[in-house]
Amino acid sequence: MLDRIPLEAFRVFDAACRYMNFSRAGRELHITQAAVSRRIQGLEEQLGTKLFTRRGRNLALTPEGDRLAQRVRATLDYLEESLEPFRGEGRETISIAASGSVSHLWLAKQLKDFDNESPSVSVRLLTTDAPSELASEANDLVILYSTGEHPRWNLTLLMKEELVPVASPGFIERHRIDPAAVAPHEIAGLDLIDYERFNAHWISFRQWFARLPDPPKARITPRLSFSTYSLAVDAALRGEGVTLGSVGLIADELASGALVELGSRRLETGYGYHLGMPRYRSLTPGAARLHQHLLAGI
Amino acid sequence: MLDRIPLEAFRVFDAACRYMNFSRAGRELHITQAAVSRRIQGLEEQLGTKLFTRRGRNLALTPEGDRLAQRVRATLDYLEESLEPFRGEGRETISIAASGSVSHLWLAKQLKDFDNESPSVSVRLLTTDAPSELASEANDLVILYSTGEHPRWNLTLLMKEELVPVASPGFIERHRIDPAAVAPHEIAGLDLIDYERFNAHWISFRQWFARLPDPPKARITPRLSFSTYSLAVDAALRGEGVTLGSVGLIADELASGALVELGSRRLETGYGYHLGMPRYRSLTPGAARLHQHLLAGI
DNA sequence: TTAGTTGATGATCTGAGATCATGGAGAGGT
DNA sequence: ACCTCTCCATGATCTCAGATCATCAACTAA
Repeated sequence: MLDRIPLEAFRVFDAACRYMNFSRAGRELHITQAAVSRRIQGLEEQLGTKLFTRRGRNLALTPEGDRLAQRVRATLDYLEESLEPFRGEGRETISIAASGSVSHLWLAKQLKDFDNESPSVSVRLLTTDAPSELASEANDLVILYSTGEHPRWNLTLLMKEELVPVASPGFIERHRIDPAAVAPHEIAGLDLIDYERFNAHWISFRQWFARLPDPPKARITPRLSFSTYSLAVDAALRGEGVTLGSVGLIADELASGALVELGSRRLETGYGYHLGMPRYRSLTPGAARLHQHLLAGI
Repeated sequence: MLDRIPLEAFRVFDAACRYMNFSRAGRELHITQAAVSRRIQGLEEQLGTKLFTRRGRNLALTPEGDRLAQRVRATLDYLEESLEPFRGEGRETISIAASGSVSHLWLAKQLKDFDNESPSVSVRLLTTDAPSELASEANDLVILYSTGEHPRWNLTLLMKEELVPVASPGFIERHRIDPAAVAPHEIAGLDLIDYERFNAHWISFRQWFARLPDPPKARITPRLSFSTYSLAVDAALRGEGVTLGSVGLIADELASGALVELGSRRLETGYGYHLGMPRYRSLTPGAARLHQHLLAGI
């Protein structure tokens, strides 16, 4: 049915509905009131129903007209939005979603570097721990905590997850700990800092100890627990205890000595942080550049 | 930006993308290949980017072109769909969602009557007990088991829920029951027929007895349980035991004597079946007629 | 090499859509 | 009640964005 209707008629109809005034609609569209009237009349003929009622100079939408108006408005909004990438200057906005931990501890710095390299691209970082928001296809790119497979995203490994207890030098000194030689059961007796597990696969201290070849017999009772992983890391940096370090996320802190590994047991979980690009659509130029930048930042 | 682009250009672009051939696109649209070429060229100029690459007679979409093509296709599909209500004959399809019980026991008969009165309207009845499907705004009308409030639907009470034990005359005779005088504890000792509670608010026998002023001490152990309420009613009609009758839903069966109330305790639950019309959009003419018909059928 | 098909383009055409002018219908002010 | 103003509808007429025509270049298939 649409093939027999000039699409411009919808634009005219939309303007007429917004103003409820053919003269003003015509002024917006730079055509005369008579042209608007003709267009509406033509549309009504094609559709076989009245879209407006007229009484003297008063216009009102019929119920059919009202419903169509809503959908036509939505259509034009959607199409207008589709043209955003073609706007002048080519300033492009990319959205990327990542969990709180990877956002705070790794991605924010990478984005800063990227911004310096690509000033014409805006990046919108969605920081969330909700799996559905993380993997939403509304994003141009995502960073997912995963084994590497996802039905809608092509994933490339950024960093494997390796978990190792870490503490600040100050904490280590206060507790007279030999970082290289400390045994798991000794670690279990220290002040442990845990974090919320938003994902059933996440591993916090109980799971970490359980997976050791020789798990300590004592019950694992962390003294502190934070709502986010990066808050837990912050607490460890302040010397408040031992947290589980994901080596890739705290690489800088380990390199600088602000955090020190305890013991020699790094647990590989089989998970990791993966950069995802959409499986069924192409990347915008800016998103492609960000994708490459993040891979290079490993 | 859209205001500077003739909307017909998108229709031409869409056809060109679907065929990847300007000549065939032109044949579909009843214009010449040259006209298609002009349109695409004009669109590319307006957008400031190439949408197709050309090599000899071979066309390919650029990444920008591909993305735009997907959205333009979606736009045209949506608009085409918006015109469905205006198709010839005016045969309108309404969708109404209701739970299994109200569908089978009340609504089906009402729809039959409606169909006789409004042969030009098709009704699609979605029978489901899933709350999210029931209240989905994809429906034109809904029947909800509710207290009467809903954020997205304007609800009108069809029938209050009053629950009373009922059995067939045959069952009553076989068990020498005085229907008017039978006490709750005596009812509790009969063969009870229960049903699945898909909604936490639903009341089956345990809840019914618990709400009596003098609940029987014995444990309520129904002998039969069915997956749907109407199956439970069918079993009671066959004389297999006592079920809880929602008076409004089995009005015909009570009136005809096919089911008989046991005892004098009708429990008003505070819930009821409500006819819902959308809060934020208008009804189609056919849906408005069905709405009126169902209210009249109380 | 030839034939066929497709896209691009200069020159030219054309009719859907526009304007102009006017009349009817209401609303608001006096 | 009358006048003024604004808006929509419409007959008559105009017009230019979009169409066609004709031709050329570039490729593919036989």
